Amino acid sequence: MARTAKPDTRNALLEAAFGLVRRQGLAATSVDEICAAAGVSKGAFFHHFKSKDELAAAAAYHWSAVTEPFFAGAPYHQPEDPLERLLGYIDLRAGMMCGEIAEFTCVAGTMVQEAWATSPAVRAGAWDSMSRHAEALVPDIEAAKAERGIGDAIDARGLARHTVAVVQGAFVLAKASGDPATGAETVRHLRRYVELLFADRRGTKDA
Amino acid sequence: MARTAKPDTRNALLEAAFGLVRRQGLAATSVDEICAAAGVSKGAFFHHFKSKDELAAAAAYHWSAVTEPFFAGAPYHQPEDPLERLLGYIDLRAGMMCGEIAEFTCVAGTMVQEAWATSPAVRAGAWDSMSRHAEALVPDIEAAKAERGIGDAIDARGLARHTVAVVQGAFVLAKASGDPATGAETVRHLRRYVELLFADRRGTKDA
DNA sequence: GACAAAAAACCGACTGGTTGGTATGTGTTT
DNA sequence: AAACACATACCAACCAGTCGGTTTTTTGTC
Repeated sequence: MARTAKPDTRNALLEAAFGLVRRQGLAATSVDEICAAAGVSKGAFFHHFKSKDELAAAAAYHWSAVTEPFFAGAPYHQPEDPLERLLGYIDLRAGMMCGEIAEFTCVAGTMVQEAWATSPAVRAGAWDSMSRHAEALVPDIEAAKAERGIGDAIDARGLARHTVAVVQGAFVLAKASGDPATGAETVRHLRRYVELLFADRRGTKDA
Repeated sequence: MARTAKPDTRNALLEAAFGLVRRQGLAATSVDEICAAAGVSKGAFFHHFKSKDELAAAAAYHWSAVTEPFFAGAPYHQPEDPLERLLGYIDLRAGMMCGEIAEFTCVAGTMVQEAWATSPAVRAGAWDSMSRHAEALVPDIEAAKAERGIGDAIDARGLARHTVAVVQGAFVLAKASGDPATGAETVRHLRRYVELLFADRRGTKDA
């Protein structure tokens, strides 16, 4: 074989950080904890990352690389109608909000709440992950606009970012209430918004 | 005079915590920092609070007590039309998202992201603040429903919570992007949603 | 309303444990 | 032999929380 997976330890550290940060937040998670969870020594940690902050920033950037394949491979892409695909994405997000809270929340969103002012690198990484995720929704929104003949009434990127914002807000509510259903409910409101937004303009035929 | 403000020090500590937590998060804010910002000694801190966690929980509960008068006295309550009042609230939230990020973000939302799993008291306090804030919107939503003859199509409490969720999501986006305008934009989508939601059913007279 | 006793408010030095980070060494690959 | 990928022991700084002591306020009594 040419080459096996090289950055094994590095990835293990990033993945271990994901789990711990989602449960405890960034500041409350120590380097030693991450090392223990990853099953490597502290020396390995500081061999791969100059500082805890650099690990956090790398984790923020890495987050979208981990989630991207999951969403890219999800079945909501199948429908021919782009609006259905968008609604399928929203339904997926709502459906994901069940079970253990720490298993469906966003690492980038969690970290940026703590580190936006103190760590420019983490902030940049988190925004990269979020805007990248939002950008993946833009083509379907644009296609839905085109198919329904909706002009500049809807800004595709703006709506995509709003979608991300609602999901982030849903995480906060789920954490605060202690109930994932509270988060799912708010995502269902987002679905209704999108429905109304696209139904509104073609609706003349109904009324 | 009968009695001057007694819990001066306690309040100073809570208020100092607000500022620091909004900028640095909860875990990254030390007790000494809070004491220094409040201008009191560490002895005073632990006289009023058994632990840092208790201070955080008290701050979470206190947060709604601080914000309530502000929103109660805001001019968006003036219009006779309840829907206008609701939209006025949303506009106020959007309008608030400018200037320094740390000055318009939510202490409860920030703390609960870190402490939801590790501190039940903080989680409960944050949820108390959030649901209390949401509940204040319910009467106007109910009134708007009644005035427009909308039945059970809209759950008032659900919409109120969705509003809170969008605002929380807007904070996350603002922090991540580094631009308050990103947060304001998502709140404007919420406005549009509410407009569509209530315009939908009475719209027959327009079309 | 004077005064002592008691309670509440407050101070700041101290502690034991933890933290991010370093220095040095070892085995492995190139 | 040089670079890389780790491991371990260690350190100074910092952390939440404690403790004995002082000041201020409240209270009970005459």
